[in-house]
Amino acid sequence: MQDQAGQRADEREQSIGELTRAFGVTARTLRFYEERGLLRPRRAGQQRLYDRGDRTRLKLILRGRRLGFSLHEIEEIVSLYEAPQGEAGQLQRLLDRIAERRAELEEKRRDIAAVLSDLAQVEAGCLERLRELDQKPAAAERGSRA
Amino acid sequence: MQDQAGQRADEREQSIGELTRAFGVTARTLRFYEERGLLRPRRAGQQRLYDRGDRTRLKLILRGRRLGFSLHEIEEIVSLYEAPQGEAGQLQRLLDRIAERRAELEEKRRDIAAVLSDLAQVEAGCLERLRELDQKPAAAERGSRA
DNA sequence: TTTGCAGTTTACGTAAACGTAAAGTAAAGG
DNA sequence: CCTTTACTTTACGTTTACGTAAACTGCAAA
Repeated sequence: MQDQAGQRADEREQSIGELTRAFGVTARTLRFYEERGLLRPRRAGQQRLYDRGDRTRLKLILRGRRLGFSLHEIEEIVSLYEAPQGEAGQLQRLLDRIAERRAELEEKRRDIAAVLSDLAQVEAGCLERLRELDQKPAAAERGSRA
Repeated sequence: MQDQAGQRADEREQSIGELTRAFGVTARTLRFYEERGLLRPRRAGQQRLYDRGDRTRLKLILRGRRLGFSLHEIEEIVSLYEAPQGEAGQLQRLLDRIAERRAELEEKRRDIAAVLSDLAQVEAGCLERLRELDQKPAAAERGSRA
């Protein structure tokens, strides 16, 4: 699987249009993220060219977005991935921030578990109710209940 | 554990101020949710009184908010909990919507797992780097280790 | 050459989710 | 009676995360 330049597709740089189709976002969104400093695609003249690294970052951004983080928070989170240098104090502060983020994520995880559990209950109720309706062959639309 | 009215605290109706302290939201937020139809506290004259049901709803709302759902989506989700009636067609549509929500939640869960895993990697890198720094007693910084 | 597409910048517009200020009411305490 | 405290409504302001329109550029096909 090679593209017209003899490169693997995931090594190729892509135009903004390709990115929008690949990720389901608008070009406006990608330019906005760049304006915010979240993305820094290479330029070929005026055109933006997104490489694999840019796509990875975008994936991270969209992940954060789905989880309800603000772009500012996403910026912080993504920056964690790219700053594992520095002296001891820096590293310690980084570890602290990782711990905070982890705590948030675990709260979200508990929230998800709770909602899923609630939904499962509602679903069970629905199914049971459906079985009941199945028993009585449904006395038409209007006076269903005797 | 009884309050001044001889009722268990979680059966008591609470004022808006109590709610703000209990849930860490502002009164403005509670009134806004009411305006949006997400809450319907009882009234004693002008004052709002929130019962256990209202507090449960609020808990659900805040859960959805933490997960990044819009108030509109939260409205839909919460409405799922309170509509397990109706005839077969209704129930089927309800089940479909539950399935959709579940799919979203599971995507979020995967997102969380991915971010947690990434953070764990960064953390591991940090810790290793810290151990390295610990080995060389740090010529820089000068007063670092006793 | 012209048409048309894909991309660009600039800039104003907008929906969501509240914040915040203004002005009024109701009950409790000194 | 006055003040404080808690609450109320009304209404305009603010931030975030883009949408959308206008006007321009560069290249490729007709």
